[in-house]
Amino acid sequence: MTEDKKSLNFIEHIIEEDLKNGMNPKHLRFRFPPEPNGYLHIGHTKAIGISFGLGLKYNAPVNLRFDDTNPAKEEQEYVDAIKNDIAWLGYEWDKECYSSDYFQQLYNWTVQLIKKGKAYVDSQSAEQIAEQKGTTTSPGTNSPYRDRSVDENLELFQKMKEGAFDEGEHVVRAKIDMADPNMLMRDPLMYRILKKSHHRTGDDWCIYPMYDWTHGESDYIESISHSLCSLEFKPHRKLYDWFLDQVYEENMRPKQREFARLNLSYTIMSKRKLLRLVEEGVVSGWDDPRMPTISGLRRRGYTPASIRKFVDTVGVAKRENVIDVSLLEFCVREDLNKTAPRVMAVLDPVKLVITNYPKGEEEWLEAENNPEDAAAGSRKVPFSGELYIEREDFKEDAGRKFFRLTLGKEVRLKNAYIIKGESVVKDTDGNITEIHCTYDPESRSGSGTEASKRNVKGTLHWVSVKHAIPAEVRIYDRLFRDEAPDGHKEKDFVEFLTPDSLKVITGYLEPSLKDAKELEQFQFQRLGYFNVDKDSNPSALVFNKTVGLRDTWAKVKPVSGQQQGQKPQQNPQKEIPAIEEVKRAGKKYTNLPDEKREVLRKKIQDAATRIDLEELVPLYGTAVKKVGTRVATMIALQVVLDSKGLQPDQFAKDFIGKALEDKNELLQQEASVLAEKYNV
RNA sequence: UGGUCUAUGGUGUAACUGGCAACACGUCUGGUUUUGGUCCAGAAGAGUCUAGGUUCGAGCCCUAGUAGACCAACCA
Repeated sequence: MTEDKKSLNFIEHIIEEDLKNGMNPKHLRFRFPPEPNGYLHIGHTKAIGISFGLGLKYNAPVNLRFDDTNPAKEEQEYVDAIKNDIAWLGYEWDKECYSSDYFQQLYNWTVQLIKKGKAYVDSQSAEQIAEQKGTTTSPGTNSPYRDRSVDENLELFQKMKEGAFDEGEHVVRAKIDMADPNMLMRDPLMYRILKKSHHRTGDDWCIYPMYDWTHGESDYIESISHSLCSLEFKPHRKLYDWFLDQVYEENMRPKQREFARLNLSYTIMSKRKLLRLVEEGVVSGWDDPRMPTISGLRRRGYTPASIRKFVDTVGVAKRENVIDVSLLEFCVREDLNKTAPRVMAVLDPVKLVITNYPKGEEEWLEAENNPEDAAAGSRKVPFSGELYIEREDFKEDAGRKFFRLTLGKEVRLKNAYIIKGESVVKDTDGNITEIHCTYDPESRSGSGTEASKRNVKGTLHWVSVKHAIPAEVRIYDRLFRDEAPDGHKEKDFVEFLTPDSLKVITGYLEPSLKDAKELEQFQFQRLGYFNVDKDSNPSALVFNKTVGLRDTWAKVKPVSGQQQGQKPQQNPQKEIPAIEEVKRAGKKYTNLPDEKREVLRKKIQDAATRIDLEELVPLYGTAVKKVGTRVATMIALQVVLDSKGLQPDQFAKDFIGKALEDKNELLQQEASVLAEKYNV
């Protein structure tokens, strides 16, 4: 057991409770049961992390079980990919199991159930059965075949197994209660006929058990103590237990418990939808670095440690959640910061000429590989009179807050000299083609001279023109520009795709990178973390941008589309109270009765008179599930637009549009007022 | 209009059998720094969906609301 003092999650509480009540810790056993019908994604890592994490914590075995009861959708290819992904994440499973290994046992148990009058063969069509199911508010009706004799059932079941019938002719159902408020208890299907080859059992079977009839019994066979799954299986628990009651003798009785699945903002998790992205060519494949699949994350440069850390940080509870991608990004940065060697690369080059540097000369300067890791050592980097620096690192007219290169000012070139901007060369269109500067020969890094220790405000990365090696660099943006792309009832998720989520550029790298191998990771200093893509080869290097560095400077810069040189936003602190009021009122708005809402509404409106249009922007995206905040924001938006005679900007329009098709009526109402007035 | 589950700072998760609401991400300050990174120090931000009840004391227990999620596939 681990020493860590971290508080327990609710599943651990349950286990501790069981242990306290006399359960032998040696009987603890878990399982991760994927269906081999697709690739694992970041959502699965939560389930993986929970079960395997528990295994580690309690020193208990964890089985990897492929839930392969539907040969129509499952393939060996997926089995292999899943095993590969789990192993890559760093988890070790005890036994590799397959539900299909239990087909015979399940068959035998079904015969038993039939004999006890707990199961029967139904010979109706799927439609008829569905009709008799009733609805959530009205009970179902019994099938006319419900009271078939045991002998007849046995004979039919036998023939089903032998292949005497076509698909759909008969099914086996459990005889429970067609009036149960839980729809799953209304005589659920146990078997259907499927004349398909199975990736493991081949043509041995033509009847296949359904999930509910398989899962609990598989847990039972494997002596699983705690069977953990996501929340949507909660209603299945009653049936899980009912089936278990029918076969239970005296071994370990597994317990199903449910936790909320992981949702990530700005992405989708549904296998079906991910498949569509692949099939429609939106991405290059399941392992496209923009995909939330494990293989995609791996190719993108995410490390196993970073993903495990993420899962751990995210926690386990029963509440619906939306985790912000920034947390995932934090986890990779944290890991890579400690391990990735630093190198210099210029991705948007402009030529820098050092006019007083001896013509034709070059020197190899010492550069530290990783300031976080003394053992990482150092390397040599070539320096010369012609360099590339980032276009963004020079400005002719710069404000006080710009501490990069400008005319007449000094900056340090990382690992090299202090330079001073002298003049620029422009083409006929006024674009800068060269920057001329002078250097201080005394200031070489590490030379020990007075000048080498001088402190200047800015430090730039660079690469020698003559020595630079060009490489393809792939820069990724999030795949969707909406926080919850599949959370819209009336809009297809593909409408929210980011137009240019992949940008391919040519970057210039320091020569030490020429032998970089697939999946190797680096920090391009001041730019971010990058890794070598599988498309890379020694004569044509290809890098992926994993994630940028944390960048507080970027936020001060004007938003694209706005004019340059605008003064940075005022300290937002001062304006917060009004915004805060809107937020607070919104939090409770939707939960309250009408009379009380009016009071809140007034408050929101008062506060809104003190708010500017742009200040509302951050509220547009707040928490997909907090409808109240969005309603309040909408009310505030009305006031802001009306009282100041403004037109909605693009952000506001998007927000209104989104609200219009929201299923919350309050939000819809407020939005339609605005939509009409400003015809959005 | 049935059943089940859920509700804690912007986000996620804690708070042991009721006892001053904590941690992480994010945000903002300041310091260090040859990466506007890292690191260090600090700050702001919730009084726990609402109303009532039990109690000396409620985020936790009870009742009633409200809001959100899930449930009617021969999918898992």
